Amino acid sequence: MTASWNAPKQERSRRRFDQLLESAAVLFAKHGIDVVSTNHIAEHASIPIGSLYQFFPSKESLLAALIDQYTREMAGAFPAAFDPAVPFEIVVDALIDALIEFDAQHAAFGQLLVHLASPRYTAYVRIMQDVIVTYVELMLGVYFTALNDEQRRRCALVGFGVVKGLSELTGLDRALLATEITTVLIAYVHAFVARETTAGVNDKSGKQ
Amino acid sequence: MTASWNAPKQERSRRRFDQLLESAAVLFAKHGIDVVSTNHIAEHASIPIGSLYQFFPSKESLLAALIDQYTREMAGAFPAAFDPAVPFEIVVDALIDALIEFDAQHAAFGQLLVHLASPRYTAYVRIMQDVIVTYVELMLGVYFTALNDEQRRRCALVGFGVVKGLSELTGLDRALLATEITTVLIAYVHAFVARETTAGVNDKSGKQ
DNA sequence: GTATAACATGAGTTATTGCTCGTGTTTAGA
DNA sequence: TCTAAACACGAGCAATAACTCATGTTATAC
Repeated sequence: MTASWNAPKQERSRRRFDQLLESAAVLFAKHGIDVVSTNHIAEHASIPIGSLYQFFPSKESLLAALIDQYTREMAGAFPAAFDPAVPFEIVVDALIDALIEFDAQHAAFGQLLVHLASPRYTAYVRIMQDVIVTYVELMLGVYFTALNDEQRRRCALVGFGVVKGLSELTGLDRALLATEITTVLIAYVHAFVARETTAGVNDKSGKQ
Repeated sequence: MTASWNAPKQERSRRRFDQLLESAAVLFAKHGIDVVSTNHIAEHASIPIGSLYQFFPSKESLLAALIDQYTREMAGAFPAAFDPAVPFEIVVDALIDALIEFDAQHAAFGQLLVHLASPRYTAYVRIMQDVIVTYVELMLGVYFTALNDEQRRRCALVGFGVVKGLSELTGLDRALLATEITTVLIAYVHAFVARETTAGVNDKSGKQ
């Protein structure tokens, strides 16, 4: 877990650094993390293997750097503020759209999340999960003030699991998928709040 | 995808065959499929590497055999008949329990499902997904007669995705997890039926 | 009893992996 | 202009991967 990289200190090398991360992302997405070798990554980026190890002292450190990049860029990718006046359904829709867009812009995003379940890399990928879950917790706090911290966390975590599970489905049209994800989330959150607050008290979502 | 194995023809070798599959399952579950080598599997089973290749001409064929074993054992693991008189909620609960039990009895079940998203193995693991989805389709047909084939398939697939996504969650108590899975599924199916049938016509689940 | 197919065994082959290291080139600061 | 740090480069190394094969040993059929 202590796998840090050597950040480039010149403009020239910063570009090569980014290029390596981009190539890694593309190859990880296409073939899976374990299958892609550092030699492949270097070759895909047209950068000699020695230079790769200049920046990334190990394959793990490359993974860590990629995840670091993704988590930093996540901050700007999601809607920043929640207006309780906007219906909950709309906010959920916006969040799903933002996630889909982020996934499109970040080749390895989906493949990295898959590795939450692969023992070697859980610890690294977990960071991305935490960023998303924390964000959703915050959102739930705005709309469902009756939930306590533990309840918000549990609900957010389950929501994350739902999105992850459905995103990885094959054999379902992408457009239809977004609709179904929204349906599941909305239905679940309402069911959850109703169950946990024994009457949906302080439910500001518009639906009772 | 054409990776078949050499089934043993004597009792003695049948035990060694099963032993190899069991060792593979345990190691796959613990470390991930890509990371575990055929040499490791043979050593864990205390069977020389040459004998492993007697039965399994490739690592892929071993995976195929393991999945074949799992899919065959799945048939007996799930409740066989659906009585429309039994409430839908109860049936869902029973199915989730059966899945949890099956997972406990089959070390690599969860890890295999994870590899639905890993390009190299999708085709193999997909077989297990199909068995489960087809089963759920059948179940939905009993309770929601207003749904057509495509709708049943879509609903079943999403249900599968939900269960898979939530099963892979870390950081949530196993007992709580089962409750949340049930909540999500029930809430979703009702929302889905209401949306697709424009009024929940022929909804025999007890809830409108 | 004997022939044949099925199985058992593990040292060894070839390819690939993550990674090193010696040597040469740029860059930035004084 | 000079110097030290940062970077560029790629042949090559040790470890490990998947897999083979020559040489035995058991079981089964007649």
